[in-house]
Amino acid sequence: MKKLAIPPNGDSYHHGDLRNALLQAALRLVAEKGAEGFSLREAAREVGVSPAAAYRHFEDKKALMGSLVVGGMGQLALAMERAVDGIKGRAGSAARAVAELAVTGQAYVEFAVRHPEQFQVMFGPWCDHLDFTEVPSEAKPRGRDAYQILVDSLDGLVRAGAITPAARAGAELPAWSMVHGLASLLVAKALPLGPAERAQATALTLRTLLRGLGCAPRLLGPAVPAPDPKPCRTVPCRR
Amino acid sequence: MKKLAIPPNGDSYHHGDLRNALLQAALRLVAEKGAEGFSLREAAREVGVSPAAAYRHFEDKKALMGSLVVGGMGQLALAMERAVDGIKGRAGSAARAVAELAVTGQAYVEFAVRHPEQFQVMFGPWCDHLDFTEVPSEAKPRGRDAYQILVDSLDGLVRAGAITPAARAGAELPAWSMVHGLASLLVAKALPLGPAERAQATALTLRTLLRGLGCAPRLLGPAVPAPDPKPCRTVPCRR
DNA sequence: CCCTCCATGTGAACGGCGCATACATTGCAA
DNA sequence: TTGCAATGTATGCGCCGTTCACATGGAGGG
Repeated sequence: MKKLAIPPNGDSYHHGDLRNALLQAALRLVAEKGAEGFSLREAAREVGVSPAAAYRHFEDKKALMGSLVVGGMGQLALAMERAVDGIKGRAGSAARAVAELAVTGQAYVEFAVRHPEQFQVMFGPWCDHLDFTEVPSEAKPRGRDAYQILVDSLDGLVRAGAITPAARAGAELPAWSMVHGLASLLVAKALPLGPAERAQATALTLRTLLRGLGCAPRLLGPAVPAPDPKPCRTVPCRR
Repeated sequence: MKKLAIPPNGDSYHHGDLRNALLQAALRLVAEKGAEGFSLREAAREVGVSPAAAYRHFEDKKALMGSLVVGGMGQLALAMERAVDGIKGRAGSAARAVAELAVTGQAYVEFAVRHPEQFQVMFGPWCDHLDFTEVPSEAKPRGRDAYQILVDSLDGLVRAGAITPAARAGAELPAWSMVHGLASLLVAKALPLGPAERAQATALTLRTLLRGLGCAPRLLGPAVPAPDPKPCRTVPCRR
């Protein structure tokens, strides 16, 4: 099976592209019913193949989920990259560098909210023991990964003079934490915000981050109004 | 069963405190083998009871996990409260208010790292459709919940003059996001940091947050060195 | 052109799981 | 004392992940 005239062969004994078909079905099922409810057997059923066939392409269920993680990471990076591509503004300018970090963060949050189950899989227990260095080369997405995009954005801020090299040191940590935290809380429904409030929250959060990195206030744009006063949904307490 | 002479009765037909025994066993099993690997039957086995007995105390497995979430939230709040209690410094002073936010955040991160599986359960898919307002009153932990502690800390910053009321507006969002994000990334092993680096990362992150809220630099204490230069573990990329 | 090999599929089976139902035991209260 | 509600047991259903022996059929060597 080097080449196939009709790769997803409909009715032959051999499927032709079962691995990808399973991944696609898994992606859809996870999105529909969550990672907990997903079953390998159902994915196989969906593809029209016996449950055992999956084991010709994945060592076990964990391996399939791992592939989902890798794929999701690629999609996330792609979304961020596209957001960067959409920016107007002279390359190298401080305003552009600030916008780059902002839209990158927005894309991160937006991706999480639009694909919550996938996002949970990507950072859930399935990737705990996942060694990305062992991912086969052809399965890896092309281009910069999400982390690299963040690193480049921060470097861009320094190059454009928006923040100092001293503030840059280790800035990946608060930056990534902030954006990932907001995304996680939204996905976990710990912050029950509607779309408009969510945009405000993201803007406010990124603004706080940039200010925390020492970015000049005039680069931050207009002040962001705080979303509604009751975004709590953590813990119950008696009385 | 209002009162029992020997509540965890060892050999009688009726257990006496099965609900709590199951929760305790579940907590241990989840901590040991992760939320994915946890099974109600195993918890029942552990307690020495038939699998169906659990259904006298929990509507289904999801309900049991929900109780675990509530319990975890209580423990988290307790850890934060204890951290606040351990602070020296005159109440109402700006330094004290800053320290309060800092130790609170550290406690949050520390809790997540020390109880990673429980933390994942607390903010994972199990609590997606969990309505905290319906938690029975006696199951709720006492005292302030985690979110309230954060709110109070931020209010304390304003009262002590460490940040302005304008900066305070909506500050829960970046604050909670940042701390929760760092905790999540550490738990997901997306940031492979050792204990020392972790402390540095937490300090650096909280420092950035406070600076982002407009806190005067002299209140932030000494500059925090950035942890090692390679804290990435997000996404693989080809070449 | 045929034949063989082996990647890829099937079918049946195992033990474990969540959950429902019917039955057993027991403490409490009338 | 007796009856009942609370609580635990026994059993069974269907689904799950995983394994293993076997079937199929396309590719490449003779």
